[in-house]
Parts: sequence; structure tokens; C-alpha cells
Amino acid sequence: MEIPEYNPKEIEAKWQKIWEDEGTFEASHDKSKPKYYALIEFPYPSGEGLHVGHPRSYTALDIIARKRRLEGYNVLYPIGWDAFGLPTENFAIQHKIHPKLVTKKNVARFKEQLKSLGFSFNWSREINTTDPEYYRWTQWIFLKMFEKGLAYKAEIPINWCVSCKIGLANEEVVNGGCERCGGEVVRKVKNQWLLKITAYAEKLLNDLDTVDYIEKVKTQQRNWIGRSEGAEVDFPIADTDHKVTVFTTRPDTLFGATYMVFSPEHPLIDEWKDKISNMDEVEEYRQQSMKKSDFERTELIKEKTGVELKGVKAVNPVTNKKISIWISDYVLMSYGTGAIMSVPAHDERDWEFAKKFDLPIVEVIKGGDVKKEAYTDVDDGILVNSGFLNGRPMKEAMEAMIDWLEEKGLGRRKVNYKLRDWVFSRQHYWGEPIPLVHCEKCGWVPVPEEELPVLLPDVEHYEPTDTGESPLAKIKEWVNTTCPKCGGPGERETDTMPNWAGSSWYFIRYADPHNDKEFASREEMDYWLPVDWYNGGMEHTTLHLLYSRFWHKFLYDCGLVPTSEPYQRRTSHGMILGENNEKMSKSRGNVINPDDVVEEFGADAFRLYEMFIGAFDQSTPWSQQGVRGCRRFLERVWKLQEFLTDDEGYSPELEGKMHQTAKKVSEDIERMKFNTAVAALMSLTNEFYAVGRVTRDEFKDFLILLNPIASHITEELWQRNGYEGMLNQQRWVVWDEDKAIEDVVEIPVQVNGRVRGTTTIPREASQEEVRIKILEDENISAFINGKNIVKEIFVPGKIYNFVVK
RNA sequence: GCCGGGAUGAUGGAAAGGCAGACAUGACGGACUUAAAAUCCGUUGGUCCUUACAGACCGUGCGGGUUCAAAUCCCGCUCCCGGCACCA
Repeated sequence: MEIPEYNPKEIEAKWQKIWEDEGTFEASHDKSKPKYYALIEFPYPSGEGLHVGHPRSYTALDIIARKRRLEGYNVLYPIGWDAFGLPTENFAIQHKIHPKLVTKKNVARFKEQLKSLGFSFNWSREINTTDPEYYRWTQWIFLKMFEKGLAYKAEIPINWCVSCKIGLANEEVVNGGCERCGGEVVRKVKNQWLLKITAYAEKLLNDLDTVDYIEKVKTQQRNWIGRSEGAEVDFPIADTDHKVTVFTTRPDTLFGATYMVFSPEHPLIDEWKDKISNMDEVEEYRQQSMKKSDFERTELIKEKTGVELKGVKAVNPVTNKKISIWISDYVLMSYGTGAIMSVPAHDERDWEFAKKFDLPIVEVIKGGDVKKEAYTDVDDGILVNSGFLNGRPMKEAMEAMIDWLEEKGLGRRKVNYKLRDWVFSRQHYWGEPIPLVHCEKCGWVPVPEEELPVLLPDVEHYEPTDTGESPLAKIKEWVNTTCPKCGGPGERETDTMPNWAGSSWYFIRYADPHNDKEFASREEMDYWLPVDWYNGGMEHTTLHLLYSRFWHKFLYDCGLVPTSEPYQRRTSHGMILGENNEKMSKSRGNVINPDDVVEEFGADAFRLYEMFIGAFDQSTPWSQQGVRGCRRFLERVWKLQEFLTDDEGYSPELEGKMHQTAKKVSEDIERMKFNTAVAALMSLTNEFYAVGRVTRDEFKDFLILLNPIASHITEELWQRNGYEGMLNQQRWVVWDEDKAIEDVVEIPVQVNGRVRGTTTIPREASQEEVRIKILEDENISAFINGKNIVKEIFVPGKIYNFVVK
């Protein structure tokens, strides 16, 4: 039989068409089979097109998905588009094209690119977050949250670009300036919708113990949630009925609290206007810190600043001494109560502040020199200058103080979190409209369920208004509506949702993407959820991953989804860098376009290289030479046909290697050691060449093992060489553990830990047998003769070591 | 500052206490070719020794330690990458 040249272009197009025509990778509706749900983060269809970083994750889970199918699972491996968001909106503004059209164009391009790579996505379940049939349910879930009191409005400072007159997301503020124009960014208070994710802080934290996420992800989430235990303490304000509550993790040091500091935004300051004698000075400080961006407030940490509130004093509830009250921007309104008790002797920040303003420093834990610096290494410290706590160790003092506070009604045990509520409003066009109507009489009223979706209306211009409202505010006929409750005049909310909204539940929709009655049917969710394996980037650990866990837990508490966690397993891939070892970016000019690679080397070579490039969880530079090497390997695989014999079974000389390779490839794929799985297949191929023959069964199993990675060439070789059916209908290779172990092994022989030779022995050989054989070897025994053997270590099948003197 | 991760040939990387450098890339040599490419075969950590076969010593960021045996475990550093950062 004449063997044509390996022509990836032809065979890749051929198999992609067959798979599509036959619906090969459609998840079955037959629920008798065990299911497997593999998920990758659905892409944002940017105008740049696919980047070589995307397919790293997609190929990895494509391999898992394909392997699971060969193992007999009913696999769901879906794809969709996270298409709302700023880049599209900005492009639309610049080019005066409707974002809908921009999105459509970008999606088409991404789709074509993804299809050319031959991923086994379930295309009939494709979803798009900007599709009204999809965002109808995003709005619906939001309304559920609103109903349960988890969505609320609050005055929240946003990042405001003075020149663009636009609110920016935190990630759009780069080095204190606007990402787009580089202009000044200040804080501007706006009335915004927030979601009460903090209500789920405890669950989000504790339930990390129930899921299989890589440790790095768990740690980052734990840090982000930032749970800390302590107490709230009430400080009475002298000569008033007021009291101010603070949160502290160190109630044991209360005797050392010599003054208080409020955040400049603290609302009590306004209430005390008349009492504060230096209100001008105070106001000026407040104005200044208001103008400062978050960046300045946190970066300029060299010197503490602040102003005393003259005319008011607080009382330390345990010493009963009057203490002064200050304001300073190192105290954040958004954490704890917005006010702190200051213990300069044992807190670095307080110490700096006290030094600067010459405030009293009282040592309450023995051991340091509080005149020189704050003494904070106090875990085993003993209390001093602390009344009833004197002489007690710190941990005990902590408990005693809290008990005392609770007894006297002056304080209570308290847990605090760094996690903040989720600012859910965007003053942009290209997002889901928030489905609420404001009525003078009834307040905020949800749009009735049957009227969803609230459609995004067409506008002339996508720029925000001068006041920073979203462009929707300009469409009076859309804004002005009737109150769903009382029928009176009402106004629609013009803020839209952030693009984290649609991605917070998309994996649920995949289970039942065309359902027009519910967000997904219970039956489909019961079968498919949770996601078995979710791979994505580390950059989504604290936002997307946490947000979607929050939404899912909320839905679970409403009895709407069957599991309390959305994702059973979460892994993460490393970045692919440019050939110069720098992050790939247009501006650095080191971007590799997957289309070009596929054009030159083929999709199989591309996928193979994406996996062979290096450790999956590590970042690593691209190498065009490396792709060439993978293409070369596929050429060698193609030529194996020339060595194909009519023999069945494994040949004696390759039997061990076949079993070893099956085991190695299977196990490495599960551990995401794709690079070594590929290496094992290359190594086996080298063996086939060395032997110069390959039996039908050897070739068959080799093709199955290679199929998840290089899917087109293996299907083609399967068909060309007369194997039955299609490769994707076969079963994964079963290996025999015993046969994967060599009967005869070569072990190193050491003398005093240095390798002096090797010996080949039967695996089961006894120490005595091995010993005799070794001592027969003159090269080795030369190192032993004339010396005393002190000790001999024999690890069967591994090593023999003589210790001599 | 805090929390992760990392550092191994010229390069990407392999090695879950047991022969460091699998598998590739590149380089060099050979075969084929009028020639080149492609392909195939071989060599390729360093230093020394040797006609050769062989052999010796050194070597996994740096300094110590544990062990018969350390890239791997422990202690102390350096540098790089990622995340968080006045969170009371």
C-alpha cells in the first residue's frame, strides 16, 4: 500500500467535519451512564482573537474529556462566550459600531479559531451572556437576591476618571491613573448596588474544606476572605450619651489604649460639628483625604498624618481615663467599625502615629523596649500595667478581658472579615440592565418575573453622561415607566451589571442551555452538577471563583440547585510567555498567533506542543523550534505505518514498554503531567523505530493513548490501517501492573555512597544472590577489597550500597 | 512587610530519599544528495587522564546540617515570578 505524506491540513479538516456531522462530542441525554463534567473558563471574545494562552487550558481539559469518553463516561465539555464588558464597549465608542455587532464579529472569529484546533466542545450547548435568553436568567437570579435582602444600595466611593468622566473598575486603575487616558483618578461617592457576599463569608471559607482545589487557590481565597477573631469594645464619649464601638484583635491590650483614631469618613464627625473646636482644620483634612485616590492613600505610607478632634474625648472603659480622639486616613471606613482603639506600645502603625503626635505610649506586655519601637512579638508575653490582668500570659489575658467586657456589657466577642460586599453597579452600557424600577411611593420595585428580560435598549451613543450616569439614563422613553406595584410613574435603574454577573452561573446553564421556562431544569442539574473538573487562570481565584461560589451557595440555600459547591475540583495553568521570556503582549511585539502555528504545523502539532512545552502549572516561554519538534514527532508517528506487521498482541521485546507507557500516560494525564505523558509516547515511538517493527495491537494501543492529545492524526491512522469503527468509539487502554514491571533490572552498586558500577539482576533476587554477583565484578570489588565492610544496604530493585572503612 | 511558587546542561524541561539531566530543542560529526533542505544514524554537563577500552574528580542559586545515600528532608540566606498590602 502506498503511504501518502502526512498532510495535517487535509486530515484535520476531514475529521473536524466528521465529528461535527455525527455530533460525536454531544453529551448524551441518556442518564444511565456515569457523567463527567469538564469545564474551562469561557472566553471573553476580544477583538484580538485567540491567544496561545487560551488553548493551554482548553487542550488540557479536552484531553481529560476525550479520555473520559474512552473510559465510558457521558461527558459534558461545553463552551460559550462571556461577552459583556468594557473592551467591546470602548471599541464600539471608538468606531461607532453597536457593541452587539462587535460581539457578533468577535465571537465568529473565536469560534472559527477554536474549531480549527479540533476541541471536543459540545457546540450545540453554546451560550452567550449577552443573549437576552441568557441574561433574562442573570436578571432573575439578581431579583432573587434582591428579594432575600442580599442586594442593597449604598453610597460607595468609586474610582472616577476626571478627564473621561467615567467610573472605573479597580483593575482599570493603573498606577493611580486611568488605564485609558492616563488621567487623574479620584474617589467619587456614588449610590450603588451591592451584593452582600459578606453574608456568605463563613460558608465560603469553611466549605473550602469540602472541595478539591489546588492548595494555592484555597490559600488565596482564605487570605482574601481574611477572617480574624477578636472583640468589639464600646468606648463612651465623655460628657455625652454617645459611645463608639471599635473592633480589635487584641482586647488583652485594652489597658494600653491611650487614644482613638477615626476614619476621616466616619459619620459621627458630622454629628459632633458643634462640639469640635477645630472643625475647619478637621474639614480640610477630610477634604484632602477625599481627593486622594486609594492608590495615594496606601502608597504614601511613609509618614502618618492626622488631626485631633479637639473638644471631644473618649473614655477608656477599663482605665476610665479620658483619651483623645483623632482622625487619620490610615483607618479605613470599610473595615471593622471605621474607628480603632490605639495601642501604640504594641502596634507598629499606632506607634508611628503616637511618636509623630507625641501621644502617650504605655507598655502592657513585658519584653520589648516600647520607647524604641512597638513590641509586637508577644505571643508568650506577660501582661503589666493592666490591673486585673497583671502577671497573666497574653492568651489567657485575652479570654479574661473578653469575659470581663461581656459581663459588664462593654463589649463582645466578634469575628471580622476583610472581604467586602460586591459593588454590583456599573455606569456603562454594555452589561445586563438591573431589573428594578424606582417609584416615589414604593421605593425600589423589582420588574415582574414574566416581564424579564429587561432588554438593553439601543442608544445613539455609548459614552457615559457628564454626571457619570450610564448612557441608558439619556433614553427618557426607556427610563420612564410605570411602577409594577402601584402603577404610578417610575424610573428604571440605569446602572448595569458588572461582567462578573453572567460568569457567576454559566456552568449551570450549560446543563440545560435552551430551557425557556427555568434557568435550568432540576433533572438536568441533578445529573450534571457539580462540575467535576474546572481549570482556569490564577487571576480569577479571588473574583470570579469566589463570586460564582457565592451565587451557587445562594441558589443552593434557596433550594434551586442540588449542590452547595459548584466545582468539585479546581486546577490552574501557568502562563505562556513570549519567546523572549516576557509576558506576551502587542506592545512587546512577542505575540504568537495560534492561526499561524496551525497553518504552518497543523492543529495536532500545536496541541501537542502546548502540552509538551513544560510543567502545566508553571509559566514557560514559547518556542517555535519546539513546535517544529512536535511536528517532527507526528511525522515519525505517521511513518510507523511502514513498520506495521500483521502480528497480533504485543511483541516480547516491547511488551514491558507497552504496559509501562499505558500506565505512565494514564497516570500522568490525571496528574496534569502532560509534558511527561507526551515524552513517554515519544520514547515508545523511539522504541518502535529501534525495533523496526510494530504489531497491529501495539500500534492500536499507541494510537488510543495518543488520541486525546493529537486527535486528528490518530483517527486518520486508525481508519487508514483498517481498524474497526472510529477511534473515538474505542475503550481506553488497560495495562497489567505486573507486566509494567521489568523482570530483570539493572541496579547501581555504591561503595560509600558513590556509584562504582551496576549489576543486572532478576527483580526478585535475594540480597545474598545479588551480593555474590557484585563481588564477582572486579571493577566493583576493587573498591572493597582490603577494607572492612561496616554495613550493607540493599533496597530490592533499587540499589546496593557497601559502607567500608 | 505578609502569603504562595520557583532557581537543574547552550535552551524548554525530567527525576515523589536510591545511577542527576528522561523527552525535546539547539550545536557538532557521519550517511544520503551534483548541492541544499528534509530524513536517518551517532556525539553532546564540566574538568582531568588515556592510543583506545576504561577511569578519576567536580556538578541541581548560596552557606550549613541530617542520612549508607539529598535536586528531593531540616536550618540560615540570595535572587526571580505571582498575589495581598496601614484590615486594627
